[in-house]
Amino acid sequence: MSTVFKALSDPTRRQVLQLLRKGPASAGDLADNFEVSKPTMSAHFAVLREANLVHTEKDGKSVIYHLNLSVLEDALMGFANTFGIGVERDAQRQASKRKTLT
Amino acid sequence: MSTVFKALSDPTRRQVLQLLRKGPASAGDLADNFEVSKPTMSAHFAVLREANLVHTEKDGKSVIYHLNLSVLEDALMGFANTFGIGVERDAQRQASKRKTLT
DNA sequence: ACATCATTTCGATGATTAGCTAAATATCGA
DNA sequence: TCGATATTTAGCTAATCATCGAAATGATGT
Repeated sequence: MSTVFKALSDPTRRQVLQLLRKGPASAGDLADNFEVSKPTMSAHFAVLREANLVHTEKDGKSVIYHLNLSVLEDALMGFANTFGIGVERDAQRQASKRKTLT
Repeated sequence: MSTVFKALSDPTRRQVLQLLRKGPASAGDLADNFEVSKPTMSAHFAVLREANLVHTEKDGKSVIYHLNLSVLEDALMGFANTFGIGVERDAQRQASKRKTLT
């Protein structure tokens, strides 16, 4: 939980997640969207990985990053729900919501 | 936005918000729930204040902290919505949701 | 085997953070 | 005004963080 919010506290990392919303992308392609160095981006990726907000897959020379949307959803909504925020829609969403939590 | 997630990244601060869910409380009463020193708690309160997650009211010797639930909701749901997470319930919630964003 | 490309690790630096004790500020009641 | 109570500020330390350039790792193609 702390690791997720910590990961989300950096604008660069939030934007990486936004980019991944459109689909998986390589470390290099992601990095091209930012001004900072590749080592710095690699560190940001590591934070996102440790928070389980992304997972990776190796493809030749490249490393492809995928968004773990369910982890983001569980953390955000799980926390919101303890405040009575963020409402429920249907039984299916309910069920998936009860499963995991970092 | 960053300030909110930064504030939420600390377990102590998250728990302070949880305590405030039951209603306003003084700095001292809140601090009594934790092991850390009062100055440390005061610093945590300052972080929550700067994120606008709480506001204060002076009552005699005490400072009363109030939860700003709408700020928490707007930040959490606003961000979640950009991922298609966190569904809508009714028109009224919709309208209030469109207003602010940190 | 070698050169190249993609990514991560290493090692360093300056900034920020959480924590503490001690001191300052503010309010109240006697 | 004095003393007690509630909270914050000041000053410090140790740990973590974002950032960099340089070096290491891993995979591909020649």
